[in-house]
Order: sequence, then structure tokens, then C-alpha cells
Amino acid sequence: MNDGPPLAVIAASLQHERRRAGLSLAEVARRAGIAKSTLSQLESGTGNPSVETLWALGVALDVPFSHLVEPPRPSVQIIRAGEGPRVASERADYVATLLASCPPNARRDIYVITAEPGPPRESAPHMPGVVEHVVLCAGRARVGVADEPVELSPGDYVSYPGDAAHVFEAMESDTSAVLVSEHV
Amino acid sequence: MNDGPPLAVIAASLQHERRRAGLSLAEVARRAGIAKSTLSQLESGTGNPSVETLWALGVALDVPFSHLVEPPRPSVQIIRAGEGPRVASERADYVATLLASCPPNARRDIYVITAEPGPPRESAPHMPGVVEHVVLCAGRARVGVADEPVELSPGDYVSYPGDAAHVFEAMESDTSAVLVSEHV
DNA sequence: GAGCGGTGTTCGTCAAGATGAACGTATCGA
DNA sequence: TCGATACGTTCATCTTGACGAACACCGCTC
Repeated sequence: MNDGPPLAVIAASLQHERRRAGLSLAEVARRAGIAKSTLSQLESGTGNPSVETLWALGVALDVPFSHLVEPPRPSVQIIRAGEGPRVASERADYVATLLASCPPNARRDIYVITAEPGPPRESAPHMPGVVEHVVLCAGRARVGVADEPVELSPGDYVSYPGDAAHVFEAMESDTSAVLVSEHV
Repeated sequence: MNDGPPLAVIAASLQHERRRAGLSLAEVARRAGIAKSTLSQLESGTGNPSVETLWALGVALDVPFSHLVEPPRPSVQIIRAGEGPRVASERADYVATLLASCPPNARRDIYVITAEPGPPRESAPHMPGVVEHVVLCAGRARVGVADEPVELSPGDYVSYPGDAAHVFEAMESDTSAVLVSEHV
């Protein structure tokens, strides 16, 4: 995938996160239970911290650990309603438009779902660890794991494991929703 | 957030990923450029690897590194419209409801935005690397970077870097949107 | 200006991780 | 049966990360 240089990235991330939190080097070191000299060396790019050390720093800075080792990247993009790659269901009147596919690193896809009443859209289990988030925008729908879907009204939100069979069944016409599929 | 025990998790992940790839311990060690004895110890839970070591293993196993330290985890959760923690704007008629806060590992927050016409909701730049995704559900709004926001209609999608000043300005009443803030 | 509390740095010491050789075992083919 | 190759483990050795004291620096108060 990438041979990203963890060393410099970690150094930058640590200092950046610390500054953001408005904490001193000594304070962070104290919270993390490590020597401030260690932190100093890490922020200066000198060092190859152990997992325990890095983890402690992640906790102290209240960042999920991965932030410290994986770099960023922005951009602007717009997809108008009706545009974009679509994924239609064979059986149900259901269209999913892929808005933001998983850029290697941030593992999640964002879709807009439009569906009409009819047979439910049933999805086979995905990869283990997948979690799906659905926010209903308009209409009504029964969403969730196949066994016991939840009925959603506009504004409702539900998340469920995607590695089990799950369904999306529109109960009114012009039902639409936003779906975030998280590959964890 | 949590003081998750990275030790045992890493041990399990390493062995799991290796088995999945159908590789031998020696082979993985060779590809990663580390001693197989080191790998053996890590898989047995004895050890606190350095970042370089773990990174090399991540490359060898072709997994994004985070997978090795953060375990999966499903669950079902539902938040009804109007429920959930809210973040209201001081100046604009704007309410953001936090649906799924960043569980250490998946770096993203999911919000539902409800806003009324009026002064635009202006957000100061966030962390570098933050990307925001907005899908408009109802109404109309001007969304995006402060310099040149984009006008959205229902179903439209836009993403923009969150580390620059950005705005959300409702142009009709009952404007609502889903916002995914990606911490990359 | 002397004293204090705060910053982040450098350096000697020690424990801990990484190493490579040697080991015990299992499978294969001559 | 006897090598030969591969597996994963254990062990003595060496390297290296983590520690803590000492350091230089800055701003503040008295």
C-alpha cells in the first residue's frame, strides 16, 4: 500500500495535537505517564516509540491513536442530485448513489439512497467489522438487521453491523436516506 | 476515551491477519525484515513492539496498521429525530445533532443539521486533514468553504476541507442535511 | 537583580525490545 | 530409514527506547 515514513509523521502529529489541545510538553508527558524527555525526543523526530508509549500519548491527547501515524489530505468535490455512479437493486426499487468512495485510508463509503415502496432491498453480509449508518431524509423506511429492522422517520438515525444480513425497505414513495458504510 | 489494552489485541490481530493471508510466521518476518523470533514473541502476547516494527508488519501483511491495534466492534444504535446531543450555533438558527461520534479508530463524526434562513453558520477551521461531507436532505443551503460556498438542493452532495473556514447558510426554512466530519 | 515557576532541551543510566543461532517437531521424498 | 526442508519456539547477546536529573531559557513577582 504505502511505505509511509511513520517517524516524521508521528513527530508532526504529536506536536500538532498537543498544540491544538493547548497543553505543554511537560503536561502531556505527565498525563501520559511518560518522561517528558521521551516526548521531547519523539516530537523532534528522534525516536521510534513503543506501542505502549504511543498509546499512552494517544489517550493523553484524546486522539484515537491512528491519528498519530496516518497523514491527512483534503479537496473539494460536489455531486448534484441524480449525478454520480449509481448502484441499483435488481429486485427492489432502490438506487444508491456513491458520493465518496473509500479513499485508501479513510475507510468509509457515503451513499444517498432513494427508494420506493416495494419488496425490501436485502443486502448480504459484508466484510466483518463493517458498520452502516443510516439517516433518513424523507419518507419512511424499515432499516437495520434483517431480523428486526427499525422503522425510521425523517431525521431518525440508526447504525447496525454490516457483517450480518440487513435490509432497506421504503414504506413511502420518494423515500431517501444517507448511508455511511464504515469499513473499520 | 478508552485505555484499551493494545498488547493482547496486537497479538491476536497479527496472528489473525497472518493466517488470513495464509503466510507462515517465518515468511512474514522475512517480508517485514524483522527476526522471526520477534514475531513469535509478538504473536504470543509477549512484547511491546516499536512503531517501526509494527509498521513493517503492517506493510508485510498489507493491512493499514490501524487494523493491528484497534479491534472491530459492531452494535445497533438508534437515535430518533430530535433526540441525541445537540450543538447549537450562537448566532445562526442552526442545530447539529451528533449521531455517531468518532469511536477511536473510525475517524468521523456524523451529524444531522437543521437550520433556518438567517445569518450563515460560520465555522472556524478545524484540524488539518479534516474533510467534511454534506448531503442536503431538504430545503436549500449554501455550503462549503467560506470564500465560495456552493448552493445545494435536496440530494446534492458536497465535500470540502474542514481545515479552512467554512459556512452553512440555510436559504429556506426547515433546511436539513447530513454532515459527515472526517478526521482522517 | 535575585528568586521562582514555567517552558523544552540534552545526557548518562538502565531496563526492554530486537536479533540470530540453536532447538524440537513435522512433513516430504529418496 | 535417512536426510532435507519448513514450521514455530527458546535463549544469550546486543541494541535501543524510556527514564530522570540537570541544564538553559523565558516571563513574572518581589
